[in-house]
Amino acid sequence: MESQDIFNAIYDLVCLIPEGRVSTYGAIANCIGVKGGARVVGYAMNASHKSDRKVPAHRVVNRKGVLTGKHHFNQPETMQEMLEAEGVKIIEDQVLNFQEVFWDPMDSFDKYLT
DNA sequence: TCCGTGACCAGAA
DNA sequence: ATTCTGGCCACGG
Repeated sequence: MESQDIFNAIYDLVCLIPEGRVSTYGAIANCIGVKGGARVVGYAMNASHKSDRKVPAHRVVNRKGVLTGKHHFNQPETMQEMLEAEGVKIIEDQVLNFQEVFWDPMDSFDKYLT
């Protein structure tokens, strides 16, 4: 039961990722509090297709900016297609300007702090 | 209950 | 620079 909350928390945070932006497992895990549990975030993404909620897992990539989980989609090309459709350029499963398209959940909080 | 696996990350050789 | 190993947590059999 508690573990399900983790998935829910991850889905909620991932769902907050704006279009044209991508996030990393580590950032999400760090924001939620699952330190070192970046793998758990990825596992949650794997189960995201099971969740009724639409989770933009295609906007979640690893810290290298590589679409590691593209192979887990219904179609491996879906992830890249979706990201490109939102303005994210990808080459060889590598996100271009990853540092610029990278969106950190805590970054949003900083804006409110100002 | 125990073992193996995994859409990861960081450090070391 | 690249390659490998160890560690983290959750789930399935």
